[in-house]
Amino acid sequence: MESKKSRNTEKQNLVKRVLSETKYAMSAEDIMAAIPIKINKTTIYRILNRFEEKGTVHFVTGKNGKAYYALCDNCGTSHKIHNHIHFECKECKEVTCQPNTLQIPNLEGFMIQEAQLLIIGICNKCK
Amino acid sequence: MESKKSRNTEKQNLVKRVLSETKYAMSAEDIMAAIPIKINKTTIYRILNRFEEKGTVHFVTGKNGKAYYALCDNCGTSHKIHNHIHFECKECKEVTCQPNTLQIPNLEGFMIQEAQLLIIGICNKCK
DNA sequence: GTAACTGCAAAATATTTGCATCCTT
DNA sequence: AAGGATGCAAATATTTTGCAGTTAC
Repeated sequence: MESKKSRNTEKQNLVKRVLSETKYAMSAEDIMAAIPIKINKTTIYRILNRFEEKGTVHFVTGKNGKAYYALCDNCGTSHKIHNHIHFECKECKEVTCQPNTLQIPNLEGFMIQEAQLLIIGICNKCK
Repeated sequence: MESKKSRNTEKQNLVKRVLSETKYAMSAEDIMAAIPIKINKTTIYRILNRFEEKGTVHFVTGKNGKAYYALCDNCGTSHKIHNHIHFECKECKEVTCQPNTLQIPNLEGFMIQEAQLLIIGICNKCK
């Protein structure tokens, strides 16, 4: 259960930086494209997985099955249950974290650990 | 915009039947396994896509990116916005449509067309 | 007969794994 | 030097596409 200690590398810092500079949730591909130097895509995935385990980022799975990552700091939630709305635009494909939260009800007999609230439509920029 | 007329085939009926007989949302693989005769997986996907366009089924994308289909009749919604909760169990992997609905707020400037509300945890059977 | 449906093989997409190498601590 | 981080190639998994053959109406 003890987490291994992570190291301070340029590539991890770059991933964190592009995520902090971008206002929408990014796919691994988006992140790779936004980084000035070349980082192998396997590395991107491994960095994101590590970040997710540590609670630095969370991700929503889009309707298409692709994962979109966002810094947890950006949405002001530090715990696993991100009960804010994620909006996926059918036009520009952008996935954004919305300020609106939904109250997740108690499901009798179920243990709730995570939430992915995705709303799909046309965003304010494309409308 | 005019929808082409669909035909009455055994395989489409079988897919509809297993979906109606199963109380959880099924992946294409699940459906294939539940059907007594052999249906090609491409055919399953095409049937599901057609059903979705007609509004016969809806699907949720699980955390892993897999699509899980359920008959819209089962959840009592005929329109596109399925604002009921889908629960994905980390243990048994089952995805179920829950009776609880969440009120989706108006997002100023956004046009809402669909919703996928996914909650992840341990279901009542596995707990 | 025509258009919808199906099957098979192959392609496309997204993510993971194995293994060798490199680099932080 | 030990073990975390990275790169490359290959594997996995899910879904889609092209095309030829079949079937419902």
